[in-house]
Amino acid sequence: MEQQKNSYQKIYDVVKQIPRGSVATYGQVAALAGNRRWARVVGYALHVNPDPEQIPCHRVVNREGRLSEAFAFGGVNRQKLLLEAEGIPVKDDCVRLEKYQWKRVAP
DNA sequence: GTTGTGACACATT
DNA sequence: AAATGTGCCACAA
Repeated sequence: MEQQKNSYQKIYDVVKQIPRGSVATYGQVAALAGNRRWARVVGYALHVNPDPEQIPCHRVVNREGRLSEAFAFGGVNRQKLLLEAEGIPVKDDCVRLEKYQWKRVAP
């Protein structure tokens, strides 16, 4: 009875699918979750982040490839370290989306 | 039950 | 070209 299909579940599912060494945008996750307008809900979903160990919020960035100032793990600083640990160079809290934005695996 | 806000994105001016 | 306003959904008071 997985009646727990609250919208967040879908968002979490998508975020959990982000492979290591890649990042995705809120709009991207929202679009994969069902609707691109969910971008805001995605941010809120990560804000509650019930499973930070399974939901790599640090791999989710905004459209500019920049991180939010309200990071949940302990600060944007933490996120920079995590992304660099994944192999994603972060410049001034910005990542090179053209190179690291997660691309939906070819269908 | 209604109003306001929010880790965004896009369209329009 | 940049800046602003709007739209969407869900949750809190």
